[in-house]
Amino acid sequence: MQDHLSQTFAALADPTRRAMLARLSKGEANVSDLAKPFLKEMSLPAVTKHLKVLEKAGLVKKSREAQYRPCRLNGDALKGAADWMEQYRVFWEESFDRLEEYLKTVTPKKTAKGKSHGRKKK
Amino acid sequence: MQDHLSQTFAALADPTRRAMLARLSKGEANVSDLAKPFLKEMSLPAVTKHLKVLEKAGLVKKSREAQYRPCRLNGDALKGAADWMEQYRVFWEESFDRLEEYLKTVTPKKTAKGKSHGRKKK
DNA sequence: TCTATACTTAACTAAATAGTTAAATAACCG
DNA sequence: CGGTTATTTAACTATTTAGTTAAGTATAGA
Repeated sequence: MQDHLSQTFAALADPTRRAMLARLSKGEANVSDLAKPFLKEMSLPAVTKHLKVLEKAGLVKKSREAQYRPCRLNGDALKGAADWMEQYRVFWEESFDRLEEYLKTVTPKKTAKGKSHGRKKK
Repeated sequence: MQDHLSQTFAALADPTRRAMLARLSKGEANVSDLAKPFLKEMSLPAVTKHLKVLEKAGLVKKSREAQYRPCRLNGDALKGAADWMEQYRVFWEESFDRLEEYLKTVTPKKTAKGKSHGRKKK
């Protein structure tokens, strides 16, 4: 998944990771703080792995403080993804224009049904 | 990957799929049109699969027109993701305030180095 | 009807993801 | 030093994802 943008979106495609970012948006937190809300659902190493995904995507920066690893959000890493989304904004904000446009071009299309497909066992 | 938001981000986490959306942002296109730029890198069924991921995420709507399947972008499906990102906007637009804040709290932290970790072969 | 075009599905495989448990490192603290 | 807390890593497994090829359906048109 080579490219940066894909890495960012992939990192965001998980509710646990998004929740961790939400927590970090309220301030720095170390690993066990971040893990606490999820320890009923998953182990600590699982949380470490999620954190690593966020780190590799640049979304989280980890530092060292004795045996703790304070983490903070790196908002800059979201900019690329936000910029990408931005170019599509017109496609969900066109509500009025779209309705207008739609009313001009009410061109219904046909429909059909399908049966079975594919191939037999090798 | 149950939730809608995760599904959206996961669908966006692939350059081929993003390129297909970019193409559709310029207008309706059928499957072979969409596939054309990728047929040197992958097969047509591979493209169909990518398209299905986009469809399941609601980002693309497919219709029927004789043997063709005209696809169009459904921008609305990006709104959820865009709204989610929006709440983090301050974290990449804070440049000035952040610098100001930073200059007030120059509190350097310690660092250290690590060796090997983990466990032996079972 | 026969054939070409458009697209999909099935069956399979390889690689990536997400989780696990056990063990290891690291730093503090009595 | 020895134990406790914080965190990571390794090794393993199961599931998902991304691709393949072969074969299927659907429609158009000579």
